[in-house]
Amino acid sequence: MSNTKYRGIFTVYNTLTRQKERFEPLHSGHVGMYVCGPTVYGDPHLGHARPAITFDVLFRYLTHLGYKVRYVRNITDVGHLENDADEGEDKIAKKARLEELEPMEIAQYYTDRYHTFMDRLNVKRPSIEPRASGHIIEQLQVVEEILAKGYAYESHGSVYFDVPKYNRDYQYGKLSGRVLDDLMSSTRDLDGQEEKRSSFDFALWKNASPEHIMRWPSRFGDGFPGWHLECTAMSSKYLGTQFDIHGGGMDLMFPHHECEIAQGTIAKGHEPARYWMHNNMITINGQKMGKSLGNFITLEEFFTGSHRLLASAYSPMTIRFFILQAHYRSTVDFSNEALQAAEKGLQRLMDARATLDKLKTGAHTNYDIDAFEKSCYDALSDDLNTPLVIAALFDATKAINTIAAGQASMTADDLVRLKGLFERFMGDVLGLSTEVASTGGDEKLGEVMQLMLHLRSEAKAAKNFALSDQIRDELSKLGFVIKDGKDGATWELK
RNA sequence: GGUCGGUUGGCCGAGUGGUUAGGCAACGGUCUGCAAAACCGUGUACGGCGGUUCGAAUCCGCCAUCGACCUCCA
Repeated sequence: MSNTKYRGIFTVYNTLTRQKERFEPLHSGHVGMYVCGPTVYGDPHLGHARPAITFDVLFRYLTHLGYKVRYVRNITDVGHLENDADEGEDKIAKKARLEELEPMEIAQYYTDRYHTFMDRLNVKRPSIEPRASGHIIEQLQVVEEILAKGYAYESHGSVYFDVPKYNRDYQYGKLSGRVLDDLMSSTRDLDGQEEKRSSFDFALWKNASPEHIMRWPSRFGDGFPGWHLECTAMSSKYLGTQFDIHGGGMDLMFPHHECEIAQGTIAKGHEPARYWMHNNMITINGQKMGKSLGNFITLEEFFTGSHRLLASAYSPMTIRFFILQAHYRSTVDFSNEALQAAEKGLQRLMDARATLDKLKTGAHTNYDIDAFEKSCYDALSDDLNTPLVIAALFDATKAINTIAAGQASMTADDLVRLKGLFERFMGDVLGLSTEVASTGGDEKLGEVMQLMLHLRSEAKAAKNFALSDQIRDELSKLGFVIKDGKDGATWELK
């Protein structure tokens, strides 16, 4: 189901202009969207979850609004320069040598891992997921285009983008608010940059040293593409030289996206994206997550609870919900306390969704369904304000529970609408799916549970509370939660 | 050092020039054999100091503080 009625009011914060703007696609009814994907040299971690979920919701919402969306998210598998204390070394190549595997084997393994964990977070796969290694030819074409326009130069088998020249004719740094002259005067010189005319020039093509095992032939010699180039080559190939939305983490704003703008402007004649959207970072106990800080938590560790900072395991949906409870442009801090609160809140929402199916209808409705619908659309259309949508869902939850408690009522028609809205916003757009088939699922299990509840209620009727409590407690040990209500007990499997 | 962004009640986290965010936790009550769940009620928060205004937590200035980026990073 889609709703084109709300298309016109969708606003997004555009990093380029530093303000919210009404979203209007380049081609009516169609949206092209590019998001920087993972570098597949390590296990997916919390940092991967934030942009994936943020732009997943954007993808879902635009689709819901009735746009035909082409969502492109790349896989970086050619390795990028690693700037450790010593010489630059290709990340993937380094890992490969350590584990004595073919580089592509590493890339494939971590790509699969990425997919597995994103699937568990209920992140939809993009429309196209291009690999950098599969687009070497396209990247070399971009190099040629930039060389032909005179904004790049060859040096020792590498090709560099001429940033000072670009800055004279255009404006380098407009996205991140940097001024090249300021940067020049305040940045230290790095070693090994004598090949470059300016320290701010960046590689379009990098010469591969003999020990560098990820390499491709080119007219400049064997080498590999520079670390900003794939996005320019692949976005223009699949979305056109200008497209609607470019997304990614805030940390990519400079220099990565700045370089993309420069490359696109020269090679393709104009800036690549009209709206730039950046998600903020995550912190752990108020501290930036980083390998050196010892608070680097992979998604697998989260799902299994196998990290010393975690008091317990947290389900994929808890993490998704937790991330969506904060606005994407705010930092979000992970702590056990906050995660446990999110876990309970999500449970309340899930319970309400299940209750919706058991609700008895009445002659009139005490609630304003239209207002609920409107607040959901208003929230999402205001730069994807997922916390407000969730607040609206909690308001609806209260209504559902009040009706279930027999203190308010709802007509059959309104109930159908409310169910539809719940599914639409909680399920389709926010992507909060039910993790465990609770009361549904196994038919035989349901029958057995009905039998257990029946025996318990007979014990209660006979005032044999020892037995009824024993049934409840034993079931509880097995993970079944028994809830006594006005019309008898219900159960859930946690 | 430069650029940018935060600082909201016990915790998380929206928002806004004057009217309830929401969740979690806490407390009181209803229901219950008990408990859980659910429902009802309670908290009057916006870093500090000035300024603008009839009125600011919301706008402006200064200060404090935290963080991000500037170097691989989502």
